[in-house]
Amino acid sequence: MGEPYYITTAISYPNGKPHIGHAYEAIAADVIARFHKAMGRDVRLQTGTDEHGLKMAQKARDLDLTPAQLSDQMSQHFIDMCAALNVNYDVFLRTTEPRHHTASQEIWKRMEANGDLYLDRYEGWYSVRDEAYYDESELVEGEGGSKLSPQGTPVEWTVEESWFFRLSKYQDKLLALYTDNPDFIRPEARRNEMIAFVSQGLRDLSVSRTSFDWGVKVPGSDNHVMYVWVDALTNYLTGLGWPEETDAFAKYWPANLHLIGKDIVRFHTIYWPAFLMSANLPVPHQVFGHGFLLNRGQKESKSLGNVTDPIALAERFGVDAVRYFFMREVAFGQDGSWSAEAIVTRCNAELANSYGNLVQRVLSMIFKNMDGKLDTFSSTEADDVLTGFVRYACSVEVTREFAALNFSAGIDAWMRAVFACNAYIDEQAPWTLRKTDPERMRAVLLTLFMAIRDLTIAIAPIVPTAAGKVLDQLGIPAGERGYGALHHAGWYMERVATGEALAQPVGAFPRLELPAEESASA
RNA sequence: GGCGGAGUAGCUCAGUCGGUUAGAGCAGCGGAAUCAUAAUCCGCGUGUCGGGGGUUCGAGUCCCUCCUCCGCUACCA
Repeated sequence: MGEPYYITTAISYPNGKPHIGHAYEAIAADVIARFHKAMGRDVRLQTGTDEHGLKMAQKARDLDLTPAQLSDQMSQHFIDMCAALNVNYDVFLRTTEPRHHTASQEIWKRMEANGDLYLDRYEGWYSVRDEAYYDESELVEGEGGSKLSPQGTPVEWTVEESWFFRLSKYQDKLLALYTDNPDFIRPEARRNEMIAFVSQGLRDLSVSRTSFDWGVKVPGSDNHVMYVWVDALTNYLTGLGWPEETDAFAKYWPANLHLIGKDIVRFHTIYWPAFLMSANLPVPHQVFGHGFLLNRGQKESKSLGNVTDPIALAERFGVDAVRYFFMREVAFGQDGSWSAEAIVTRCNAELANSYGNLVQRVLSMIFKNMDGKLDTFSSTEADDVLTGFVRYACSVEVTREFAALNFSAGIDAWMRAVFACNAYIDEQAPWTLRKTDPERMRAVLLTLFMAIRDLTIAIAPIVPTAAGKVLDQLGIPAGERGYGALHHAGWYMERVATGEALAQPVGAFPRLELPAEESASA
């Protein structure tokens, strides 16, 4: 097995069905996981649901369910979403699992043993809806002089006993962490924000609540449940079997990458490493805050009525098309905009027309004019130039960019290689060579066969199903589909040696249709 | 208010340490080809590089200033 690689998504709060943002994050995480697997690493991908908190308890009451029943129901939607999007996780963690309570209580005990937890009183303006306290100065005036949180939710003066975490103690350690590990927070803009935030001083953090009981009980204080973030962040450890001394924990912790949305960077890059340092555990290597997906430039919201069901989106355009679009169109780390037309345009131009059609026309010609037979051939300089160009793009540029999470740049390099193949095929015109120089035609088509194999391996993490179909048709064995195989010079002769002929090709990247109502509203 | 990011072709964006006529894709126009998923290939850009000023032999790139948008954060009344 290769070097371990542990990647996590944020766990989703399942008080509603999954939205496009959940889908985006899950897809990106899956692409990263598949990429590293294809690079030969021993990958573990974890996702899940964060099921505690007052909002879940209240929603359950409204629906006349127990919180546990609601959790079961809602987390299933997220499991279904992963299945629909071809997100191949190793662990789907639910924070209501008993082992997660054990883990959360254990990290609590360790923070306490380190002298970082103390009991005090918390007084302030509390928003039930936000589950957060606000400073008087943060409040805004509502109708009739009522006080509202910055989010516009009602607040009330609340006094409760609360456990506090000595976050203030970790200011210097956190800054040192950021300085010593420049890649700990990414992208750069988020890093700057967090450095600024920590630099101005940290206040101790209230880490327990007494106003509701749907959560993890605080050890020794049964009337307290843990603040959602203590509980939620711990999921990354729970999934490895911690606090048991498991092989998984030894192998995969600290995580290589916590992939999260830009809105929760603070929790993951300030609170979480502080908790871990307090519990005397290593901190993760990197936290990446991705951007949001905007629907025609607008945030999706219930009030705008533009909320998209990602499962329906995948059903309409195909999982691979949606995955390709998100990774291709959006500069990873920045916000991106999508629309049905944009998906159709992008996928048709690149996946169907440029690449899919290339595969189809080449395999079809090999099938029709060579009985699908693969064999040795002598290449010319033009062939070698193409082979070299494609090989470099796939094995060097794509992998370099994907490794750096620059997916659109990696796909861009891939597209240039696809364009090169199309230019080559036109220049060589095998359909003419068929009559004038069949031997030369063979060389051209077999050169393209090799190029297509490289291209398909390179793009497979993004569009795994369709790429798999193509590789099946090429007759590439399962063990020869990683990036390492691109450096395996003998692959073609091994493939020839199987004697297996190509069958009539079946398209793997169909053109998409723009639904009528979409084009009308465009 | 402070810090950070962004402002480049109709659209989406690249432009590394400042260095020849500022690039790509999409869209548009013209042509070629007919193997293929009506797909492909070739050619075609008079862009105030947000405005202004400055440094320099030379600035999209560095400095100052202003405008607009976004993020984080602080504060006032």
